[in-house]
Amino acid sequence: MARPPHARERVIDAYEALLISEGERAATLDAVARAAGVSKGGLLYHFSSKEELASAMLARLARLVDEDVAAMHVAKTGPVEYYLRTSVMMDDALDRAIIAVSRLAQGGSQPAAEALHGMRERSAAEIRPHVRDQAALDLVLLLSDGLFFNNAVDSDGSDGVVPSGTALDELVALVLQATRP
Amino acid sequence: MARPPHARERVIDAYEALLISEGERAATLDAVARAAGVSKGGLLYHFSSKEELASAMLARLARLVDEDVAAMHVAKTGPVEYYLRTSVMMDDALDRAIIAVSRLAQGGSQPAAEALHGMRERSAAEIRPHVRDQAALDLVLLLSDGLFFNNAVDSDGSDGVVPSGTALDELVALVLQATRP
DNA sequence: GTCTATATAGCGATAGAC
DNA sequence: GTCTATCGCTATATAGAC
Repeated sequence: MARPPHARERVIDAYEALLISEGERAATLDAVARAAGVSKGGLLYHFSSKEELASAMLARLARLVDEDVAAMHVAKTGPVEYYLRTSVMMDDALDRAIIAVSRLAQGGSQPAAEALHGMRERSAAEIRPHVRDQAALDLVLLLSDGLFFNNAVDSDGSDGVVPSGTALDELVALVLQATRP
Repeated sequence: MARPPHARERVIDAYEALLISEGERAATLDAVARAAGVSKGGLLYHFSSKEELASAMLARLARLVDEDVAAMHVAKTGPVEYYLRTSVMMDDALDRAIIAVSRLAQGGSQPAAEALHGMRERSAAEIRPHVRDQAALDLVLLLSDGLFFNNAVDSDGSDGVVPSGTALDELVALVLQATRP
């Protein structure tokens, strides 16, 4: 575990990148192997089925969520602002994992849908004490989902629909004001 | 156009239903034909390729969006409340079309992603005059996206993450209060 | 207009050499 | 631990009968 052995991580990286940029349909074993610089046989030595590769992606997400919840817990700005701001950082490792897994979920993977659901529960538990009521909690969570959804759909190109810079600052201020206990 | 000619609409219905309930991967020509009660050959008489079937789905969405924008324009409750409330009505024809197309978009279809983007632009234009500023507009649009995203991921089963009843009333009230000009 | 039968290609997975 | 070769299945699409 300490020293990441070999090409395993590179394969997951390639899988993740393909899911994000080309969609679930295009993330075939062939394509993933090519992108990772190994043969299909080589890939299937590390992950003996496509399902196992997907499981590894889910495990990566779980690990990053653990780290993020810990960071959210000690964030100077408070969990709400932390949560919203990190929801728009497309190149963060966690955000990439979330988008990749959401592609798997929309592709029909039940375990992926459950992983997303569980992640949401944990964030909710962290945020609940810092907002006014249930409606405020719903607002924060749904807003974050909307941010991710747009990141996921845009991803390849197109002009940012997602607010950034000053627009994001104002949005965060508005939400904080509307949900503060 | 007046009298829906034949099995064409039934095929699109089946395609839409499969996209929603089973995901893009499962919506094969075989499965769609079976669900629509025609043979694969029969399906391919009406839509000479899978891409054409997807185009028909996009055309249906475009038609429903036209109707919805018109309805939003004359809604008694105002466009903001109308927009938010219709974002959670899973069995509305428009919502079903949006979810189906979002599955295509996340499956990697560029035209589907563009259709979603265009739809968003039209809603934004309708809502903009009824909210305080850009941050308020972003809030309403992203919240609606979050609602749809959750509807799309849940769809099959699981307990509603999406607020309804009193919870939805309170959420709408909170947003209206926070965004009013 | 709808069917059956078939061609073609791509995917996931296995076998076995190195 | 990684490769090449290949099998079996499924998916899209075509051809032609009815």
